[in-house]
Amino acid sequence: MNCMRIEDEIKQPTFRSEQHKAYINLAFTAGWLGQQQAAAFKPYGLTPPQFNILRILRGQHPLPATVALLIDRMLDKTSNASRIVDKLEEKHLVTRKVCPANRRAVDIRITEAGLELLQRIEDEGALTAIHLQNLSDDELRQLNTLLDKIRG
Amino acid sequence: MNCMRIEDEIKQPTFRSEQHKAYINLAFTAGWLGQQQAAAFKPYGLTPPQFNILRILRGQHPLPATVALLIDRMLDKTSNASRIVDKLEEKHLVTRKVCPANRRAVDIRITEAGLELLQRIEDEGALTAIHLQNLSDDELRQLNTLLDKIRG
DNA sequence: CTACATTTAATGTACGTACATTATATTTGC
DNA sequence: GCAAATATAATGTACGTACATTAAATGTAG
Repeated sequence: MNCMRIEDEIKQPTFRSEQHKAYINLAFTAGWLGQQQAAAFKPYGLTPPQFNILRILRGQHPLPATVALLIDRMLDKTSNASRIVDKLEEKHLVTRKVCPANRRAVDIRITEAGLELLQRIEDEGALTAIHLQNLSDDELRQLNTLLDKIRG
Repeated sequence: MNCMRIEDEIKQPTFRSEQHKAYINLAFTAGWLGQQQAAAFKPYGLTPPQFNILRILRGQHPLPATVALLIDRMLDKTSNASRIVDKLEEKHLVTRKVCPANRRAVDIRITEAGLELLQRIEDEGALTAIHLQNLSDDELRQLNTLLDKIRG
């Protein structure tokens, strides 16, 4: 696929400013990447946030995580980790148990099935498809610098 | 506010690769911008997609737009324009009427109230807050080039 | 020890997106 | 002219996010 300029992607010939164009381009590209990611996980019955939480839980394994820890580690801090854990629990990829030491908290653990699923996803290379293959390391560093600066 | 590296934002000390870091950074930054945008429109009772559709309709005004045209122009092509128009219609910012020339289609028009709301949002400078103030024009061009290349 | 505040997770509601399906209207082929 | 294909929008369901509220456990001040 050839490089498609954002002007062509959204059928708008010109932009008010380079700022405006960059904003649209950023939103569009992020959406595009998100769709790539969703498509990559779909064969495994996972959504991107579910995958994200599974990976966090594997990082803790065999220790449990609480909902608060998940929220702290997740990309989207304000999202509702409880309900994403619900879905993973239905699929028997995680377990949920009241924490004995603090009965307000809930110990969440990845199951064997969860670990196997993550392994399978990685073995089959589902992730490599969503990486930014088109940029050199130098360009990737440039991009990271620019993005950090935007939020600066 | 100082420039906050993505490592610090999501409390992850290192990344597997520059690619991985750029991916996370892109998703995170886009989410951040989206939240800025949502907050900017909230005082006016609009969401970003609703604002987007209103602007498209103003562009057509006084001609009507169809749902198909809205989908074509919207950033997210697969989203459900019908239901966003529902919300705008409830707020009397647009009207919907079966197209006489093709009764499958629906003529959607922005109302006077809709035009006034857009004008007010722009007059009050709600948009300038969500622009990418921190980057020079040169950096913005760099960013656009990199983003186009990602989807390449 | 009790009352009040705080922590922690879950739930409710509104909104948006993705994908599939449905309901009409129109076009096309015979 | 009529049946089948297509176009157009709306609707249904599952999922996620944002924001507010609730419920229960724990901490704290008196």
